[in-house]
Amino acid sequence: MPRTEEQYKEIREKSRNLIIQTALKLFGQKGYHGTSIADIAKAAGISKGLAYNYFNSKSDLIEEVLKQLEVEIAQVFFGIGEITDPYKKLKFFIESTINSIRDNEEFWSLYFGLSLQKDVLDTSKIILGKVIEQTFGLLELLFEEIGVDNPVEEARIFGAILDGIGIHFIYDKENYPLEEVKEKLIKKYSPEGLSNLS
Amino acid sequence: MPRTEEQYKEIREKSRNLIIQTALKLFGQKGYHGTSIADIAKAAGISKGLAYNYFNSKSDLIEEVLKQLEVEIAQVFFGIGEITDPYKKLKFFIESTINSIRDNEEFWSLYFGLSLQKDVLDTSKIILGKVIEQTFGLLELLFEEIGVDNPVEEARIFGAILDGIGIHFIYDKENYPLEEVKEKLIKKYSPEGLSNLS
Amino acid sequence: MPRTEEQYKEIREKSRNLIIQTALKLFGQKGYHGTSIADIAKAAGISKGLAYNYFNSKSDLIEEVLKQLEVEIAQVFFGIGEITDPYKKLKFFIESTINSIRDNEEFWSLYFGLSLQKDVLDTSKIILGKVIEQTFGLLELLFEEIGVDNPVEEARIFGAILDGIGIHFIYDKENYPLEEVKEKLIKKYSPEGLSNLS
Amino acid sequence: MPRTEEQYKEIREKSRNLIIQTALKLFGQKGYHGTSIADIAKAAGISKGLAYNYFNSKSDLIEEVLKQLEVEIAQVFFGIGEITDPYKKLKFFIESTINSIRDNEEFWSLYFGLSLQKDVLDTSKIILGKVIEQTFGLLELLFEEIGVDNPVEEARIFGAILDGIGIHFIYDKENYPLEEVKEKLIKKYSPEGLSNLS
DNA sequence: AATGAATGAGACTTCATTCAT
DNA sequence: CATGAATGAAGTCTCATTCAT
Repeated sequence: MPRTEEQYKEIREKSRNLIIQTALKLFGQKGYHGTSIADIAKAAGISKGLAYNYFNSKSDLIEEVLKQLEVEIAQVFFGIGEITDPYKKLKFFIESTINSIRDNEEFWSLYFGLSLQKDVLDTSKIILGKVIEQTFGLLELLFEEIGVDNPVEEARIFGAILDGIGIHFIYDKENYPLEEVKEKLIKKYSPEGLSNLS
Repeated sequence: MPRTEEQYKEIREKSRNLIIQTALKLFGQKGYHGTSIADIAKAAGISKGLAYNYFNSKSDLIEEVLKQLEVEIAQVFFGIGEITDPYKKLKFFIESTINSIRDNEEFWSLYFGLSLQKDVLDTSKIILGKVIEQTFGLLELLFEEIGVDNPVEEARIFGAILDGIGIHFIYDKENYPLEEVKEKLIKKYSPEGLSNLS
Repeated sequence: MPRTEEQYKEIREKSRNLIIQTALKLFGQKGYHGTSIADIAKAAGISKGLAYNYFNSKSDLIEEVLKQLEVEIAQVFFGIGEITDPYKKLKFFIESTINSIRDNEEFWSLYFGLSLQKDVLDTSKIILGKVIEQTFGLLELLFEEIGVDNPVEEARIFGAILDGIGIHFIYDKENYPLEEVKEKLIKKYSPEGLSNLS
Repeated sequence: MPRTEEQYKEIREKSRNLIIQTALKLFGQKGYHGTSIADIAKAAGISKGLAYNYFNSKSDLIEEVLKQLEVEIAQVFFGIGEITDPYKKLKFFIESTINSIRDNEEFWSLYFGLSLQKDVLDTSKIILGKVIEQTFGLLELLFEEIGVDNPVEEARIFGAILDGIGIHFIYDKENYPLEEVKEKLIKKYSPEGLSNLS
């Protein structure tokens, strides 16, 4: 007697997620080209064949991983809409991003790694491009609202700080003073810190 | 008429450099795993066999590329020792780094790419680690000298900005307002800009 | 309410035939190696597992398909025994074969394809060999009865024509003048056409 | 010191031909899907990798095999242009084809096999189509010149005979009376044999 | 009787590396 | 010093087959 449709769906969902999460981790650690399907299968405790039962190809797999990544990036911004004070928004943004970097290292490692491997996949370019564009747009409006002199450049610098912190933390997370840097950054972008930028 | 010892040495040196420079370029563009020895040989206009005449293996080659990279990074700092004013040192540092990013894109692309792919090579970890450590050491001293509140964190943020700008520029160099950001950054780290950080 | 023994048998028979017919069609269209069990299951609207419930292996399946093919080939000859006039037998043979080619393209495609791929299966060799042997035996007797000079060679040529027409028709059935060729052939093997062969 | 360009070319030519000839043989014996690159490499006494040094893919390889096949088919017709008498042309055609079938079995096996495997390759369709079209065109003109009633159908039947003989011979070459059939066929298509077809 | 998730052997293909010349 | 033919290990992917339900 076969399993019910429900049961099959559940099994598929579970295996699929296992593969995506494992792939996310390994792609983040070793890069796309540096990770084989065999690596992923082994780490996930499944056969190579099963990975192909769920994804047509390695590039298909990373596309799905990227979609997942997009969803998780959205989490960073979740809740910012309800804040009205632009300074509080900045603070929220800093905390949210740095906490995410701390808690989802592999995820950010993949994000940065793919940013730099232009030829891996068109999809990566598209998805990452969308995220980056949105983020800078948001930041520009924020700095405009605050009233700094050069909101565009200010947004670029702010974004650079967060991504720079990200790669430095990933590079050597044992020794990186993430919490201290976060606090310092919050201070820097507090009303007092920004007072001489207007 | 056989060549003299001198001539052979010259030829070796020239070929060796050609291979290293070509490898640097391609590793930067397509990543370590994405670049084959055949690619490098073809781009350098030599045979695969010759590459193995100069380097024992692909990982040997990237080690040499990394040493070269170390040398070139040192260029960024070249001359900073003669500056005494810490603010001028900062300015110099900003200009020197950003100009280098603008002029040696592939080089920085390789630098960032390897930073994030931990498993590629132990050597990369060691060489890059040394560079990063030195740089942060220098920056901490600088901010201490200037007399900011938290020199360690300030150095981290400053370093993050420059590396963050680097990856953003590499990601989309056509649209990145590099010069404007540079100017803004110089202002931010001028005596006036830093006055409220003490 | 459990099914009766009878009902089970009926279901089994029906499923079994469905699989064989589907396999016949697909093997004929895409060849033995070019058709997967998954293809057959999908086309038949059943699961892969069920196919293995009825056949132990893919080669088991094609063996059964071949037995079916043998049965269907016998259809071509069905009724010829009741004809006494050898010329009418020849005419019947031509019409029956060419009509079958026209109506059962995939079937003949499989027949010819397997004839040529010796290594696919021993069974195919055996079954097809039996059919071919029988046919040539029948034809030799026929031409002997008619009284041609070289009945053996005449039979070979006659058989070659029909199989040659078969592969040409399968190769390009849109443009093949099958009916015209059939009529011409009937004329050629009518008493008048054969008169100068004695 | 490297080999001269000439020497390399010679080596390449030799290996390339070895691979093509071996592939022709095996594709003919076991079909395209039934033959692996490993099979070919083993039969040719080379490594799998080397096959990919000469051909980008398995389908590339069969394309080259087909081009070779086209050249060899042209051999069958070679010299027919110098014959003026249409009956002699027919005789030449029969002899030439049947001798070729006898001497180049694998070659014809591949030809027939590919005719029936429609989905193997577009190129196969194109090349074989061209050959078939040309041949039937030639035959129609020939039968027209001879003055038979239905030259188109006559040409189809004539072509069917030769291809039919081909597949029957390939199917069981030990027992096939090829020479006798050839003689019989020549007689059939001699002026006397054809006299009642006008 | 029936399902489809899971496996693993084997196919195609790439590429670092060797080596005769 | 220089070449590129040749190898073989490893990677991507397919598919016949098994099995828990």
